[in-house]
Amino acid sequence: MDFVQVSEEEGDEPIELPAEEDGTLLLSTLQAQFPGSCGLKYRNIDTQAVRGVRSNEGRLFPPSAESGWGEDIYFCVFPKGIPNFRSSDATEIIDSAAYRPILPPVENKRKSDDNLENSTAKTKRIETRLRCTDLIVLGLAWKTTEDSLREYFETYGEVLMAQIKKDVKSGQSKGFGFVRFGSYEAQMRVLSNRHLIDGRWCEVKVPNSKGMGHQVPCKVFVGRCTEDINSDDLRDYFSKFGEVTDVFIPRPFRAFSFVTFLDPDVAQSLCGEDHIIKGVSVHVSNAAPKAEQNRSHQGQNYSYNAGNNFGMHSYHQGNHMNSGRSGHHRGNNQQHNAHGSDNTAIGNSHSNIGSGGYGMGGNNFGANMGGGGYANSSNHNSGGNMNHRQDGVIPYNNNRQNNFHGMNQPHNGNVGNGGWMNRGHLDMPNLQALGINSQGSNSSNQGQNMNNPLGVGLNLNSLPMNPALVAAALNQWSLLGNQLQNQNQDQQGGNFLSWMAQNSGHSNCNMNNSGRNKGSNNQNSSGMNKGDNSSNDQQNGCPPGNSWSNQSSGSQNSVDKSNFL
DNA sequence: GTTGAGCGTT
Repeated sequence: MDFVQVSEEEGDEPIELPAEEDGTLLLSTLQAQFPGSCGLKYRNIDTQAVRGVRSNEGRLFPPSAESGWGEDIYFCVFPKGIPNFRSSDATEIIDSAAYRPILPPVENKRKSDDNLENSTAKTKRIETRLRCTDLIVLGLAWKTTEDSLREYFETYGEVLMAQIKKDVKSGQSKGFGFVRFGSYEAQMRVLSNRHLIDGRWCEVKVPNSKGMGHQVPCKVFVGRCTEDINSDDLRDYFSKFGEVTDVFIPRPFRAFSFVTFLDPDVAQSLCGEDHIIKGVSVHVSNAAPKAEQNRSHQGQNYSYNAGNNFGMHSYHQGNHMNSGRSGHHRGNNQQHNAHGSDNTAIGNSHSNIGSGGYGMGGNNFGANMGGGGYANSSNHNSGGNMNHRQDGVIPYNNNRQNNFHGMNQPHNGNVGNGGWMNRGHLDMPNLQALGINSQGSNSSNQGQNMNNPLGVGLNLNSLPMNPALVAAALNQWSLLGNQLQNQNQDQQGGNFLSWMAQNSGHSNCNMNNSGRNKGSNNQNSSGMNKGDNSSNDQQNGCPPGNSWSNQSSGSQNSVDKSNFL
C-alpha cells in the first residue's frame, strides 16, 4: 500500500495516510486525520512554488501518474478564509460574534448592501442564530468513548460537552451521543462535515428533541451543470461568495450538484440566480434544508414535502409546484399536498417526489411523481409504478408495473407523469443539458453497510422512468452526498440508487399517492398488499398510522429528505 | 462476544 506523507501545515511532522489501490487518496482519509481540510498542496522543489493537488469527487490525485505521490510531504488546504481550528489561536480568530462570511467581490450589489455590522435587525437575528445547541452524534462505534468523542470534535473547536448514551445496565454504548461546542462556527462546521470517528462515519445533527429555532439552509441546488464541471470547479467558483463546506455531484452524472456554504445567508443569497461556470450557465436554487425538516417535525414521524420539485424556488408557489413551505400540515404526521387534491384530475400540473420517512425507520426510496395521478388507481405491488398521463408527454410505460430490482426491496418507486411538462420551461431541468440517457449507472458495492449483493439497486439502466424525473427527484434529496458517504463508505462513484436500495433497511411504509384510491392503490413493495392501506403499517414495520397512505387527507404526496440532508 | 436506527434517567 502506498502512503502519502501529509502534515497539517508546511514544516509540521507528517502523518502517513494510506492511498487507495488506484493511487488516489480519499478526501475522507485526509479529513479523518485533518478535519476540515479540503485538499492538499506541496512545495515544488524546482520552482519553489506551492502546487495544489488535483482533487475530484472526493479523491486526491498524485502529481504524477507514474511515480505517484513520491516522497514529497504534502500539507493540508483548509477552506478559504477559515483558519484551521487546530491552530491554537483559531478560536480567537473565529470568534462567533465577529465572524463574517467571506463577501463576494464588490460588484456584487447584493452583498455590498448587506452590511451586517450596521444592521441592528440582522445582528439580532444572527445573534439568535449563533447560539449553540447540543448536537446528536449518530452512528458511533460501540467502542467510542466520551473521551475519544471529545478528542475528535476538539479538532473543530472547544467542546463543552461530549457524552455517550449507554445502556444503564451493561454500560454499553447505544451508538449515539451528544456534543456541544463553544462556538457557533465550530457547530456549523461540524454540522456541515462528515465525520469519521473511530472508523465509522457518523452523522451529526441537531437533535429532534430540540425545538428548532430559525435556521436557514446552507445548501443550494445547482442545476444545468455539465459533466466537465467538477467539484473543484464548483468549489472554486462559489468560494468567492463564501466558504464552501461541501460539494456533491451525484453520480452517475445528472447535470446538477449541491453546494453547501458555511453561511446560510450566502447560500440563500445565491438562490434564484444564474451563474456562469466554465462558460456554462448554471442555475442556483434551493436545496431543501435540514433545518426545515427538523423544525417542522420535531421528532414526530414526519413527511416533508418540499414540493418544489426540480429544484424550483419557493417563489413559484403559485405554480402548484411548491407547497412545502406553505406551512400547512407540517410536522404533524400528515401528508403534504403540493396541490392536486383531486387525483382524478388529469392535467394537474403537479409533481411530487416522495421518499420514505425518517420517522419510519428507514430510507424509503419512493419516487412518487405524479400528481396528475389518475392512473394511480390501478396499481400496486411493484417496486415501481409508472403512471403516466395519457397526454403523450412521456409516451412509454403507461401504467406499467415494474419491478425495480427485485421485490422485497423496501422501496417504493411510484413514478408518474403528473404533468410537469406542462409547467413550461421555467426552472425545469434542461433535459438536453442534462444529457440524460440511461447510461452510466454503475453499482459500486463496496464498503460498509452494503447489503445489496445483487448490486442492482435501482439501476437506472433498467429503470422504466424518465431519468429526468430521477434527476429532478434528486433535488428533493439534496444532501444525499453526506448520507451517501456515511452509509456507504468509500462508495465513491457508486450508484446512489443502489445505495438507496441497500440502505432502506426494513421500512416498507406505504406510499400511496392518492388517498382516494384506497383499496387499489397500495404501492407497497413488500408485496403484502391487502387492498387496504390502513392495514399495512405493522406489516411494514412502521408504527401504526405512520404510513403515508393512511393519511386521510389523501392525494397528498410527501417528500422526506431527512436522510439526505 | 453480537447489533446499527435512533433522539438525551441532564
